[in-house]
Amino acid sequence: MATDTKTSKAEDPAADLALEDFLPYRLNRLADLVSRSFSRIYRERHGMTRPEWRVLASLGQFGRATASDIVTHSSQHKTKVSRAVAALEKRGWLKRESDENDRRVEHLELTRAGRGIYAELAPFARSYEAAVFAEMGDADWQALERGLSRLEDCLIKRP
Amino acid sequence: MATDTKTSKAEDPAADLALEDFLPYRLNRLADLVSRSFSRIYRERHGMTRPEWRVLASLGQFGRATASDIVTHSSQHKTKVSRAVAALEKRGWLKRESDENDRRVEHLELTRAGRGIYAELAPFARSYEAAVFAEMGDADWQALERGLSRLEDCLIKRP
DNA sequence: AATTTTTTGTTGAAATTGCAACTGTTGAAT
DNA sequence: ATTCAACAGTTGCAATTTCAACAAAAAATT
Repeated sequence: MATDTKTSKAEDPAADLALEDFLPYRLNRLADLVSRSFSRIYRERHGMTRPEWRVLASLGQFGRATASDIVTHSSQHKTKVSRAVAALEKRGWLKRESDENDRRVEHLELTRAGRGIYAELAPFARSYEAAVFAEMGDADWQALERGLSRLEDCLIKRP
Repeated sequence: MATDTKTSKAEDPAADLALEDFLPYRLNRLADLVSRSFSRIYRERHGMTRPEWRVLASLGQFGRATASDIVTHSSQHKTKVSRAVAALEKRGWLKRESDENDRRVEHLELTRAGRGIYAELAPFARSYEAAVFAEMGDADWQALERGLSRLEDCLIKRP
């Protein structure tokens, strides 16, 4: 890596931008690292994709929800949700029920098998977080929580 | 082991897992939000992709580097870097120079035009961060910095 | 020196994604 | 009541990403 050969900051006035310190890059990189490490669990055990995991987790959490609910709650594009729902249904982990009053809407629910998978995976999710927490230590974890929460608030208001 | 065999509601079995509080989900979501908002700048102004932006930023920062250097520095798969480099070269923003001693290696550098684009974009990157900082406030920003840094340290050790 | 292994970087093909267009349904406005 | 807009969800298609295989060159092994 070139340090200060011929291209110095004097010559290149735009260069106090270090990619490794840039917030969007850091967040993307961390999200990637964390995902890669956690997604192994549901991918290797059940060949699940991330969209599928999120739908499963949403339904595990809520019990019953529409695709739109899941779009909102899981922050995924509706096509992702649509395809993930179809995939989970195909495996018999999810069932649909048409709404009586509004025939556009389908209520989604995990089947018994689906709940089984969720019950299997959820503890891994918690223990994954517990491991990170243990590794980081309480103070740094709380700093992270605080920073992320505040950033979430800020970004929702001005996207 | 299991508490009881009823398996009635979805809240029963494993469900104090709230997706919205789960670290991998939060990081991915924030990374997405932040990226979406910042990437508009290079996407709309120059039709650039994120891999291309990262290569440009790496070269803007280092002046001269090999593709491998950029893979490491920008945390991107080598195929992404390879294609991003080809795209930037095609637009005349980047030039390659073969290494004399090792003919596998190519040293990459921005052209004058490429440096121009970088000089145009880098201030946006900084002002984007400044805006987030201003919105969050100093204390929360520092908490975020601390949390992210610590998490980076932890995740590199245990992937 | 000849072989094997590693490294650098590229490419083809399959899988994933995102956008826009679409169907079918409900609600609102005229 | 009829038209028009809005909404829930799906699908086709193009762009992107990923994976594995590849070529070429250098390093390591024999």
